[in-house]
Amino acid sequence: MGETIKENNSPFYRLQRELADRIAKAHPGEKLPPEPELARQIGVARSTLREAMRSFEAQGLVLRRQGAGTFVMEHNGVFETGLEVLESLETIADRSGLQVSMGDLEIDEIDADENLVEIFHVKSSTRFLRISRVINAKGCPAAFLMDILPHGILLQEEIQEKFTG
Amino acid sequence: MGETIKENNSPFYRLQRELADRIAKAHPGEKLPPEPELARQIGVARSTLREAMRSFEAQGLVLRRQGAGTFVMEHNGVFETGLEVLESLETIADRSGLQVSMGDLEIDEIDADENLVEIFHVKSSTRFLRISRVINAKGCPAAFLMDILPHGILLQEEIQEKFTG
DNA sequence: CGCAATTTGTACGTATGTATT
DNA sequence: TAATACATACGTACAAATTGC
Repeated sequence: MGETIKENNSPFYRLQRELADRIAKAHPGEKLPPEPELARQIGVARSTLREAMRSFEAQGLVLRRQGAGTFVMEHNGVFETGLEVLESLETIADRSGLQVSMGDLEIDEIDADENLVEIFHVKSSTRFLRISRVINAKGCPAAFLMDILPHGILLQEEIQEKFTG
Repeated sequence: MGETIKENNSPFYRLQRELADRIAKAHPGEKLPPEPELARQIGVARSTLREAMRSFEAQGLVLRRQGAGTFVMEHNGVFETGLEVLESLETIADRSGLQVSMGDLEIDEIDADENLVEIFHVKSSTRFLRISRVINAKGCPAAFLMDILPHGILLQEEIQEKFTG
C-alpha cells in the first residue's frame, strides 16, 4: 500500500524550491534566464513556471519586465521603507486586536508624470517603480497603499546610466 | 493630479469587470457557477477565467474550495484604522536607520475610480481620503507614498449576518 | 462505509500579442 | 527593422478534494 508514497516530488513543490534557490543565489538586479529556457532547465512547462513565478513576483522577490526579462529584486536600502509599512501595520493591529494582512501586491513600472518630475527632479522619460498593495483587515480591504520609487534605486544598471548621461 | 493608479483597457480587465459584476450581484455565501460553465457564459477559456478569479480570491472577495465550488465572500465592512495607519508611516521613518524626513504632505478627498471600486467593492460615488507625501532620504526625494482609505464607512451588520448564516 | 459525480487544482502544449532591445 | 522576452488566451488531460447517494 504505502510503497508508492507520493512524496513531495510533485512538480509544483520542486518548482518552488528550484526557483527560490535560484533567486536566492542570484545577485540583486541579476537577470534570470528566459522563461522558455528556465522552464526547460527545471523540467516544467513555461505556463507552469509562470504560475510559480507569479507568486514570487507577488512577494516582491522578482520583477518581470515584458520584453526585457525577469530580474531578482533583493530588497535593499530605501526600497524597504515602503514595504515596512506592512510590518508596522501588523504591530498596530496586534495592539488593537485586529487581523491585518497584505492582499493584492502589484509591482510595475510607470513613466514619470508631471508631479513625479517635479518631486524627484528628473527627466520626464524617467521610469519609476510602483508598488501597490491592498491592506486587508479582518478579511476586508481597509487601505490601498501605493509607493513610487525611482527605478534606479533597485537596478544598478540604470544607476550607471544615470551617471553617464 | 492625474490618475496615476492604472489605465487599463485590456480584454483581461473587461473580464475582471464582468466578474466583479457577477460577484456584486450575488449574495454573500452564494455559490458561483462552476468554472467551465461560468467561462462558457462569459465567453473565455476556463484557464483565462481562473487567472482573473485568482485576483478576486486574493482580495478576499471569493472563496474557492476544491471539490466544492467558488463562493462569494462579500463582507463589506471597513473600519477606522485610517488614522493609525497614518501615524505608523511616521514610525517607519524612525525605525529605519536612514535619515528620513517627510516632504510635501497633501491630504484631500477623491471619488472612487474604477480601481478603487474594484478593490474596496463600493459604489462609484464613494468618497475616499487620500494622503500623499514625499519621503526624503539623505536630503533627496526617495519615495512617493500614497494612501487611500475609505472615508467613514462602517457596516458591522453584514459581518454579523455572516456569523448567523 | 464506500463509491461516484461534481468541482476546483495542477500541468502541459500551442498560438498570438506586445514591449524591449 | 529584426530578434528577444514576457503577456495573454485557448484547449486538453488528469489529479485531488468535496459532496451526496
